[in-house]
Amino acid sequence: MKRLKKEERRKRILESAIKVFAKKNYQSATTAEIAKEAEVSEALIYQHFKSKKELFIASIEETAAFFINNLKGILKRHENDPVEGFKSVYRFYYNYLRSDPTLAKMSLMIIADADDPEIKQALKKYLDHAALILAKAISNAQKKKLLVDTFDPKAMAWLLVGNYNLLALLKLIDSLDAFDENSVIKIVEPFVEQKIN
Amino acid sequence: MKRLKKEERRKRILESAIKVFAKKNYQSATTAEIAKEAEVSEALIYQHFKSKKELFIASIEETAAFFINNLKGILKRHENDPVEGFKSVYRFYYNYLRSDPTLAKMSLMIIADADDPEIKQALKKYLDHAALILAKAISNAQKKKLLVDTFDPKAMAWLLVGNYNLLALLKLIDSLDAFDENSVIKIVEPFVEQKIN
DNA sequence: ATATTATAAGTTAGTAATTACTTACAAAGA
DNA sequence: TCTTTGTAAGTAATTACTAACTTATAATAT
Repeated sequence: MKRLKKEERRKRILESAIKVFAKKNYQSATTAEIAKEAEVSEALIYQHFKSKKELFIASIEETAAFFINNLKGILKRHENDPVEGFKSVYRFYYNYLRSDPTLAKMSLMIIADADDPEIKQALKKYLDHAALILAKAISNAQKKKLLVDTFDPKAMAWLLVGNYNLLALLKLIDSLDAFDENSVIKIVEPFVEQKIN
Repeated sequence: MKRLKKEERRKRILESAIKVFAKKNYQSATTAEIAKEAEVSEALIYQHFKSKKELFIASIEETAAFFINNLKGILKRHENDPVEGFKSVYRFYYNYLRSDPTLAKMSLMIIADADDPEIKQALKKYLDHAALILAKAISNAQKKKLLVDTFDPKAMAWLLVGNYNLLALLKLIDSLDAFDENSVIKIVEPFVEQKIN
């Protein structure tokens, strides 16, 4: 059996946990299954995470970081064409979902365990952060006259968050295939494409 | 102990089950807790539903029926002003969520257990049905020139489904209070309010 | 280089608690 | 009275977590 350094093993366990938590949900996922996925003993998990819940919270944060970083990156890359930026984020989600739905499904799973205050807090932090980044981008675009100013930035930001979530939901019920990359953009297109007067 | 006729007792147990399933999720909710909420013995549940899963599926169908019926009713009442109809559905969701979030939270909870084929099937049926009703209403509105025809009815229908879901999510993370009844409409308003050329 | 040792990384084999579901029995009311 | 509606008390299976251990590897001494 190959031995790994602490940090490297922790990372591997975390990756396996996310896979399992995304497939099942927090309650249904067992520490035994996570251990099997990570090809280690169950006991080893508890040398890296003090409880199943701590492991789940770490999984949420890992998932959040992935999406937040991508969101920031894509918007930055389209700073002088923000409408294209929003559509690009949408395309990124769409393509990510088709290639590997793990993290997007993980986002959906978190919701079901938000009755736990710590989990709810982690979820809220993630969503609020995403909405804040989007609201700032919208507000900036309006200042630069690249987007009509009839939109309320905060409301539009949440609309976009809701839309990204919707794509994950469509994937979950196998209805995403009914949209191709162009037609899926149609969901947001009429919203962001309004011409400046 | 008051005795009830079979159908009445079944209904009461179902109502209690929905409350518990909405608070926790399918896995976290225990049959013991459902029995306590319904003020009956655990064994009695099994004389009405052959398993916890069957009870959960019945809960999904009850929840779906509530929202589908309201959706149909509201759209019907605004047949000659469909844009007002869509906004009205939105307002209904908003006010329902503020007065009693049980069923909306139940909708979110179902998502987490969609790895089970039967549960996934029930969820898909519900969402597809809602999207179909909306798509028809959009299509009709376009025919009557009451809505711009640049929108793809199916895409817009899913956008609305996603939006209703978003409201439930906002409620879950205590962020719905940041919106009042008028400002929450802003989320969809720019989308449906486009003037006909 | 090689043997020795210390420690970091890992496992085995449990346990106590929880929980979906059943069986065998009780009593209300038509 | 006898059928319908209900309960008490259990059971087998599952599962998060732990205690007590083994062993690979890296550091050190020879």
